[in-house]
Amino acid sequence: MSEPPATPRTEPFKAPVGTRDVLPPESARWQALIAAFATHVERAGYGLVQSPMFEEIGVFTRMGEGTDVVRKEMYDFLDKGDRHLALRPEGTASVARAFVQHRPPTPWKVWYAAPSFRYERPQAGRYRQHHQLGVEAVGSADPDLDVEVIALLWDFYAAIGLRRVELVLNSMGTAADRRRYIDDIRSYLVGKLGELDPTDAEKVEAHPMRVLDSKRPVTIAAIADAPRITDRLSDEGVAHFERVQAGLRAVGIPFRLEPRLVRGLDYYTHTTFEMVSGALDAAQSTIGGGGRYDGLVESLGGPPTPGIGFGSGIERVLLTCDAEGVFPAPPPRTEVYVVDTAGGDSARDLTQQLRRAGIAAERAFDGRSMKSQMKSADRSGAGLVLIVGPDELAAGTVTVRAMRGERQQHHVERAAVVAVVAELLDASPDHVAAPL
RNA sequence: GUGGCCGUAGCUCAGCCCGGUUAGAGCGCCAGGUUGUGGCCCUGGAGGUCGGGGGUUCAAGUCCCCUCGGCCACCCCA
Repeated sequence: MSEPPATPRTEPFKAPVGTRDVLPPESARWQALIAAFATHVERAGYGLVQSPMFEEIGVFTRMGEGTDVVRKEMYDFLDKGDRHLALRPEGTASVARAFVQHRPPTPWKVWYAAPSFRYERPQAGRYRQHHQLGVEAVGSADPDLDVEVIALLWDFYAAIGLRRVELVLNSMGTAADRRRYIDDIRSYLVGKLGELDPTDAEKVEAHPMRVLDSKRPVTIAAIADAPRITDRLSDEGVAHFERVQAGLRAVGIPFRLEPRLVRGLDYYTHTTFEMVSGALDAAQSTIGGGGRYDGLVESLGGPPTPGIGFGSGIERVLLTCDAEGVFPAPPPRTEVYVVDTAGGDSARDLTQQLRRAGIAAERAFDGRSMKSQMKSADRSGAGLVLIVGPDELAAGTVTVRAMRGERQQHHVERAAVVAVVAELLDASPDHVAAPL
């Protein structure tokens, strides 16, 4: 361990590099997004799965020993029992591990909203701790399940108001197709070695497919006639992919085929896809992606079991919502604000009574002025204000005032005020009483 | 990991190039104008280690070096 600082620390603490706090009102937007996602996918039969934030590192290295995520971005550590663990870099591997461990009935359809960790240099839409919404469907190889999963993500984006999203689709074929294609593309690239950008040339041996989606002009020009994986699929691979495309057309989801779409994790087979936002200027325009991983469960010690899923970054989705001007933070949900300029007993007691009656009630503290309390009441979004000043206190009444519409104001017996407020709120459209 | 730009009030920023009295603005916050009533307006107030450390200088927010942090691009990905 490093030595403690000699003098008391004076620099204020900050969140670690690449992490951030999500505070109100932005956090309300997060809650709303997750709630919308939960409603959406639960309607399709997906149940919530909560898996640990760290696993034995082997769970994640199955994603591909050669991938950047495994090679240089893993937050791994030894615990006090010398176990080699890692913070999860993505959601799928943990879910697959849980499947192997518990062997639930298939198809096992689950969703999650969980943080992921990657040691990267932060940027807009890229963090060391980011959060993903995702689903996994394990135990069926039916291409119609691919359609269901893709449609789930597509429709979710539409439901929250996003319009400028493009679905990019590719297929890796069967595991054998993929292996064969990797050999083909490597031989092809070895022949082009001199023409490639040096940075790409280095990847040919270990990661030939990575070269395909290079952004470097030199490389792009050199590999224009590279063999396409979709031209090299086996009959089985073709049949699966065609059924998926037919399904997407049938349910009205447009897509663009991109034979060079290569995803960063090695476990994918058959369908792979990304959702790209046309509204994002940043380099991080992929807001969601996923695919089939028919070999992953087996590689984690389970029986041969197919699976498919997607992950979508909450931060990036919200960034896209900003860019498209949709899905704003929900307004504060205070219904009643209690203003008390007569000592504070009424504010203390009335807010409690209101809350116990299922009414969202707020108040000010520290004996602020009437004006200040009214200001807070306004900002809270409350439609009703209950005012207790010396006059009301003496008379045993409460002044009930409507903040919007006609500003009517009337006096109510203290003992009846909660019932009166409840009645007024029941008449308003967006009140949902939720008594304890 | 590589490269570029940038760190001044809670937030957004001016001041830095050409060093020199108590470091400014807008927004936000608090109070008052309106001795019991929000939004608009007016007035006043609080709030600053000028990211941190070192150096140059009679003098550093301003010049130099280091460091930390942020943003952006590469890389990679959500």
